[in-house]
Amino acid sequence: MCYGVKARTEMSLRMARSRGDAATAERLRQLLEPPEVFDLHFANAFDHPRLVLFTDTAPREPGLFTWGLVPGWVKGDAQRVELWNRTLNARGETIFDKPAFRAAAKHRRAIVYVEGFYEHFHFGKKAYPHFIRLKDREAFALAALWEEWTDRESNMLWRTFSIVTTEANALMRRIHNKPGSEGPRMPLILAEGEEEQWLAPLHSTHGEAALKALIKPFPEEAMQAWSVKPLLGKEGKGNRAGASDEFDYPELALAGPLAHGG
DNA sequence: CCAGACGTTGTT
DNA sequence: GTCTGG
DNA sequence: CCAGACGTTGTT
DNA sequence: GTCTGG
Repeated sequence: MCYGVKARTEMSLRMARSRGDAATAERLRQLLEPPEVFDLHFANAFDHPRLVLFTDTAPREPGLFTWGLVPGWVKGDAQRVELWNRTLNARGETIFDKPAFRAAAKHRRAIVYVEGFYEHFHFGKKAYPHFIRLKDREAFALAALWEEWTDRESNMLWRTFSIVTTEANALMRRIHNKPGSEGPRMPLILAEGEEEQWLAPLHSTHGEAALKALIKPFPEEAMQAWSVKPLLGKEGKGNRAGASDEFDYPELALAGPLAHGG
């Protein structure tokens, strides 16, 4: 789930200014110089982009983290490579139980602002990429977990993260309809009022229960989706401006309406 | 007890 | 580090 | 989507 | 050829 996200430098800077202050935004701008963030970041076994995260330990100090969480108990670099393809996402239902995520779920939560994300709609044996966003918010927060891990051999520090997922709502079930796949998922989208709750220390709230209450599908009526050009391959639009531009596939008219207001 | 896993999703 | 499976 | 397996018995 | 794993 979450084939890719749109998280542009410009939008990250804007969120840094709104959450933090001018100095924080300036530090972030220097971190991102030259701007290296485009319209689409892939999340798959071959691609581990760095994105801007706001963490619980420094909610006003955004940092760059690599997608694919590396737990603290990882023994060496080979194990890191083996594991992090499989920790791009964390199932919200089990983050407090799984050895890979438990510590992060308790003490290292974060949010990442995106303008939307990408999924494939399957119709007539073909896959049609779609862009999904919120109708009335230019950028919104996805719930994440983060870790820091140091490779003892190279002394290299890895700051990594995983995007939390939850059950898909009706819109996401219609889009993310890969035949044979079971239990469709969507990223955990936080409403504006939920962002600080997700970042708050456990002891300051009603503990795990308060966090678990946030782990639920986002209301579908607040979301919209449209089809976009192929993201990969010869005609691929990935990691370039315009990846999220609407592109109409005539044959999809037969599939019926997919999205609200898309 | 020790060895081995530790995880999720999907189409270049 | 901690849990699971053999 | 592509790459690679595609099988069985059985324990130092 | 078809299924599985990545």
